[in-house]
Amino acid sequence: MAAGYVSTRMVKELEPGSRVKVRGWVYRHRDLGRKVFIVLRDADGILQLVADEAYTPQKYVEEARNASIESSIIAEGVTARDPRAPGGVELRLERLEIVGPSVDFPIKGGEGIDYLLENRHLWIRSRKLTAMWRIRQTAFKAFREFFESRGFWEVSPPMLTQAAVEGGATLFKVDFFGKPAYLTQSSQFYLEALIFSLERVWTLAPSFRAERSRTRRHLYEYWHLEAEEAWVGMEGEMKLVEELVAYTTKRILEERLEELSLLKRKTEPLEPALKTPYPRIRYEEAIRRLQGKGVKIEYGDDLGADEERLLTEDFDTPFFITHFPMELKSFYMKPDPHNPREALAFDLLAPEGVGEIVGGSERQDDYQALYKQIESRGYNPEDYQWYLDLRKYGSVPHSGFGLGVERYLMWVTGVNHVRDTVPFPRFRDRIYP
RNA sequence: GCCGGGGUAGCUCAGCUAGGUAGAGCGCCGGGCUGUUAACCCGGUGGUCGGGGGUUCGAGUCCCCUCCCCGGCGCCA
Repeated sequence: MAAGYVSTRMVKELEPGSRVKVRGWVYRHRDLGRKVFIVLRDADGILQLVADEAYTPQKYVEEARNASIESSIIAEGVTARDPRAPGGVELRLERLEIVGPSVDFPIKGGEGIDYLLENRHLWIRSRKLTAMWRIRQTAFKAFREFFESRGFWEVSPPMLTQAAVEGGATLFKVDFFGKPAYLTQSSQFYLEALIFSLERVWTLAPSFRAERSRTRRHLYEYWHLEAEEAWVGMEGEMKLVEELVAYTTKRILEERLEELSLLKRKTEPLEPALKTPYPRIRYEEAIRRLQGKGVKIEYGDDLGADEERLLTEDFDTPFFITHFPMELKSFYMKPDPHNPREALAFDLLAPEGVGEIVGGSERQDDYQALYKQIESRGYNPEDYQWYLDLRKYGSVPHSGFGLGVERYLMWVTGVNHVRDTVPFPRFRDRIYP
């Protein structure tokens, strides 16, 4: 643009007395009569604009008076340092134009969660949610950087699929030209198919679960970071997972301190997570620890949300739980050769009560064994034909994992609900907006 | 699917346990104000009490049915 617009962030770096043009939305509006204060919001932050009869033409003082909350405006003026302005710098207006008026913006502060969710399309303009989208983007970028540096190939598995990865989970059904099809709940099987050529693959894609979960950790549509690698066992996969989490967290601490502070997230609790390895405990030990805390639980019981929360009290970093009883885990996981009752499976739990953010395992790579594991769960091996084929033609030891992006962000940012880590959360029967 | 809480003004809520035909704060509108930080001060506007049925002289309030939302559990990432 010829004259050039300056972002609210850049304005603060200019010499006082600079004449600049800015544009954005009215975040706060305070009319004192012969003086009007506007706080302008743009993608980078906020800046106070002042219309004063002393230096602003009357016409533009009027315009400033009419620039109601969330109107989009273009303004021109001279920068000035002033300790009374938020951020210490303000723009003294010489011109102001309302581009798109906003009459009676529905969000004024003090609204309840239901109303805000009904107005999510407007609520996402808030500074806190904006900070979240910026942190989220940095996480996405760090995931790519990490896998790139480890020689992984990013691949694009389908979202429309024929069958479930795990028999129990509920799928969203769609009509595929008369044939039943489902929205994917995990790309794992497709990633497994791709390792036979690319060896190390990963993807970042939505997964869909039609389970009617009503908790702060569940979305019906969530972003799933999944990776799969040939020639790697459970231990190697856990190493990859902890390094991924440590790296991504480090990048967020490097680049998004301002946003974390806007979300009132203290960074100290995140510091320990930058160092690997993370602690590992076996399922068996988790049970013993819980019994030591007075929980009525025995070997063979699943770990519920309360149990996970209790275990996270013992650690100040994410930590692994490994070697779950086979019957608690999925059919495609490989039993431990030293103790076939237990699976070579791991969960990574985030501290501060957040709980499970990653689930992974070494996969069953033997055709006959996998066939039997499918049958013993009561599933039909015919439904898994192509998946079984992978073990028939050049099978290879391999492992993989899935990370719930929103749950990870929930921990890093300290928000207490996954819905606030994604712009338009799909949960609890809510589909609008 | 289960347990708990809740639908009263545009928003947040009080009123319900002792039935008598609706209230506050904020917003909004108008006026005032030359440094505001969710500005402040004065005045005004505002509701078929989620929907349906019942009891009653009379129901926001009691009873039954139903819809919706929130918090939690299970399931999982």
